[in-house]
Amino acid sequence: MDIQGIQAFLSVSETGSFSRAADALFLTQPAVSKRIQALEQSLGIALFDRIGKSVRLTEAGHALLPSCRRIIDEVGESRRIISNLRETTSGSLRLATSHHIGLHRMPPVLREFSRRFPEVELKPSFMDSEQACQQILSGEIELAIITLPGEPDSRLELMPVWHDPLCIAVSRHHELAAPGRHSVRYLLEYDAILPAAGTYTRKLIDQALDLDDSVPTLIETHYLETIKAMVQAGLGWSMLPASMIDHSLVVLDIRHRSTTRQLGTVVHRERTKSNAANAMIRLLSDYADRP
Amino acid sequence: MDIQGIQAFLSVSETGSFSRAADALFLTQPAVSKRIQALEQSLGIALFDRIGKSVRLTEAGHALLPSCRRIIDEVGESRRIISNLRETTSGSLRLATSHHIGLHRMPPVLREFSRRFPEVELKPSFMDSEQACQQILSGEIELAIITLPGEPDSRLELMPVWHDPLCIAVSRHHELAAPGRHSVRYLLEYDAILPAAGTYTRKLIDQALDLDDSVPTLIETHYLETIKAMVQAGLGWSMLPASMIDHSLVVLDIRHRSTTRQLGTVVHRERTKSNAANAMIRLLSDYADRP
DNA sequence: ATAAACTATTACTAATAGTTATATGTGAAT
DNA sequence: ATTCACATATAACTATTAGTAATAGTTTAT
Repeated sequence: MDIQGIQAFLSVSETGSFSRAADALFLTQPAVSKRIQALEQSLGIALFDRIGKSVRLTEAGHALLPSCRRIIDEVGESRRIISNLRETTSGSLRLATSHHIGLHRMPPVLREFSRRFPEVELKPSFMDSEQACQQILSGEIELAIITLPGEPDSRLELMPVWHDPLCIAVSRHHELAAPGRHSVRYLLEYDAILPAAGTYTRKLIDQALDLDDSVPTLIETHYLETIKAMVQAGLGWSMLPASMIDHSLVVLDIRHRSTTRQLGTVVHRERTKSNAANAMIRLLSDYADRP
Repeated sequence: MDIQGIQAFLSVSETGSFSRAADALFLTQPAVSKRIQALEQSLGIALFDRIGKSVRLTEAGHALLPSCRRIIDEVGESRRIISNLRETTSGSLRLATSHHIGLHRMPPVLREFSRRFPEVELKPSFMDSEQACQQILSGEIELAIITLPGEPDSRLELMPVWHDPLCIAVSRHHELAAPGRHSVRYLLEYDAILPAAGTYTRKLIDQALDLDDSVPTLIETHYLETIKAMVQAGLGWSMLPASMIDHSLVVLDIRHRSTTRQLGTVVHRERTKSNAANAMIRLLSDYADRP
């Protein structure tokens, strides 16, 4: 029982003739005969009686007609679903965001996105950038908006959106805040409060300052907000996004390698992007920094 | 978009693996790969992302899943319809009956039939036997229960059910009723009241009595009931089924050729008989005369 | 690093669907 | 009755397709 056979069956039953059905299907008449024969054989029952010139449904043919019509209708429905999919943005979008980005960058984007694409059900979840990349690779999540890895897996596709320069900061009351002590040499004599080892941001910091394991690190945490609070409390120095610096903190003017984090989107290179994901990526590029 | 492709699609989406789908479908894995590729190509869109070892539905695949499930369900439904058809007798049965048979023979048969097969919608219609044969040939009617034709069309399939002997009858008050006048010779001197020319019964009578056009025929009609009433009124002689003779009539003991009508079923030899028609034929054979 | 597990690809074969040409049968008109 | 027009079935052939076995290329886990 195949769809072509069913189409022939319907066409013959509608036109009442094999030849007219053949015309309608852009086939020759013997082809229609064979399709019907194949269908009848696969069902083990005759669908038409060929009496003289007239072709009539048998009892079985009559009984099958509605069901076959439903099948063909449903095939049409499938085609319609696909072509709708091409032009509408709907469905659900699983995306991951780092806490920092979710807090400082995404709110206006998400607001605008759901205004423009109200049919998309957003399913954001918060996690470390590293974990997000893992979930992108495994396919659990379609889109990540995170700190971009320095050496990304080749299966990942990155798009930078924001530049996030980091700077060395201490509390105004910290000894390092005093003038004349702005040098890496001095820095290493004090406790540091840094992102956890293994995080992309931490790797960037390590490279920028040529740090090794010997740095006395008071606290490691995944949350920059927490780090900032610690630094404000005068517990040590850290490297924080410039955007997080406020009057309670002093930026140390130490010459060091580039410390600009790239924040942006990550998707799996081989995964088919949903319309929703593409729409989000496009929207984010509107929000991108112009360097 | 063909059913085998859809089956492969569902199977892969259920098992989450091309190989396991292949096992389930009793195919090799490359066959499943090809079916999916063919389906994707025919729709112009990818249904699965093959990321590493894991296979996941794309947005399109996800959107199509319910529709494809309905298609396969409906195919199963079709199969079920056919197998039900094999064992149940239902639907409708268009049958034709002559007036005489409908009046004198069918009532108990129809009563029994609808008792045994309440699901069958009987659609009886009354017409001349000759007309009924035409409609059987053209396919408008599936089954006829009529006076069987003497020289049937080769495309018809006849089954005698009842023997209906005819006898020459006159009113008790008719001159022919007097003793000593029981001979064809005398008969032809009186008006006859006979079935219309061209009817099977009339042909039988003509043959039995060697009649030709010269017979003075007072009235021709299609209804034996009418003929009987005319004969009772003394308007002439006729040939009537023995079963219609009552005390008001006298049977003339004239030696003549066999005048037994065969009453029975007629169907089209090449037409697929519905279960209902078969059931009716079988039931009628229970009512058949044992000769 | 290596093995195991999985999908894609290739080359080949078998099965199938289509075509053209022809046969067969019906119904209608002469 | 004969013939013509029309409709479906069949046969022979071709092109296409679906399947298989073998193998390559990845990814995951040990």
